Amino acid sequence: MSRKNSVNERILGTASRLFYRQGFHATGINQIIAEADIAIGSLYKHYKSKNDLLCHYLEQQAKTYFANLEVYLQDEKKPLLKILKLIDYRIKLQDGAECLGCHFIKINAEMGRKDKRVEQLISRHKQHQRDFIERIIDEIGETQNLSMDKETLTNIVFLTIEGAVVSSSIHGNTDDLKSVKKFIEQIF
Amino acid sequence: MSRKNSVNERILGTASRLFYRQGFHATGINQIIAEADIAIGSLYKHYKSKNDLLCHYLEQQAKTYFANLEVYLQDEKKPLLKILKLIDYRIKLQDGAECLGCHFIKINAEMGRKDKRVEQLISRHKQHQRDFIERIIDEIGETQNLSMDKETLTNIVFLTIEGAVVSSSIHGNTDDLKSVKKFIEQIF
DNA sequence: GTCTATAAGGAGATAGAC
DNA sequence: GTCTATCTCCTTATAGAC
Repeated sequence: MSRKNSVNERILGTASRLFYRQGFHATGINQIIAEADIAIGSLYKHYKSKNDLLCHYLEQQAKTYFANLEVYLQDEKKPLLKILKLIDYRIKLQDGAECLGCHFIKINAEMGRKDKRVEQLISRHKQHQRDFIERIIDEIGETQNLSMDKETLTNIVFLTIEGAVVSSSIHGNTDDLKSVKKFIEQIF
Repeated sequence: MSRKNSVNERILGTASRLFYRQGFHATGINQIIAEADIAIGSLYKHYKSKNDLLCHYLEQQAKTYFANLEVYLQDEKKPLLKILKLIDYRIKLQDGAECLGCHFIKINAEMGRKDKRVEQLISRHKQHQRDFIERIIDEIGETQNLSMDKETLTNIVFLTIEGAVVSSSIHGNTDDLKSVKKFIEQIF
């Protein structure tokens, strides 16, 4: 990461890239400081441990995810198209990331129940993603009849996307995300 | 793992448990040989590397998954009930594993594209799981009209289950798997 | 199969000088 | 902020004796 960025930006940017591409445990502190081109003392001034760095990485990913999503959807007024565009957003993210999947699902898979703070950051982000879908489905419900109860519909839209992102990371393509899009067009 | 079992059984059994509970990279060779109560020489006589052990772990998990599934479904003749019982099977697996999720999804998340052999074992197992669902949906299609085309239906059943298993591992419960069951009862 | 020794390197983290 | 040195421990893997 370029030296034009602040030290903290370089740490977080490099750590994010390496945690995502190599995994958390497979990424060493030494590699992070080498590629970020910072001193080890600087890292431990900003973060009190590697786990602490992991938490800030997750917090930043959550912020970025929703900030970019809002921009991506800002001109879309029709709720049904919003939900289809949400999937386009996930497709775009995967296409731009070698289909490596969701940051949070990856860390969850690697960390299990080892760290309460990490666990909470992940489950909170996933809840926010689900809430986001629920709000769009609320909007849809205001303009037309829903084919099933709102809660089930929300869960199924959320879960098919989750499954398709995981499948994307396994097979290295976005076919299943496109399949989900087709499915969602049919159930509304 | 008890010394009544063969050395190889003890290695694979212990490695499986530790890879699943702690993750692959967080589990050391030394911990495996200590808990399996075998010598390090024995491990490297059976497996040529830690990566090789990982592959045998995945192969064994794939076999066990389908063998136990066949037993679980053997007395069920009605195809629609088969698909609901498949979800019960996944619920039972998660309940018996502290809701840690799918072995293959976890290893995929941790390994990314680092090992071609691992990659292939994972994508093949996932394809088999999808094929299994497709065959049941074929059977359903013989007795009734399907609400949408077979391919989309297969994908959505597969992907909702995948998503629900991941969600199970994030939130530590099987609520979403139960929600998927409710959903599947509605679309057939 | 067991044991011990060892190679060769990496891990996370701390301390002190500049 | 930088640098280097260091601590303690762990990692995968190999070799040889029993």
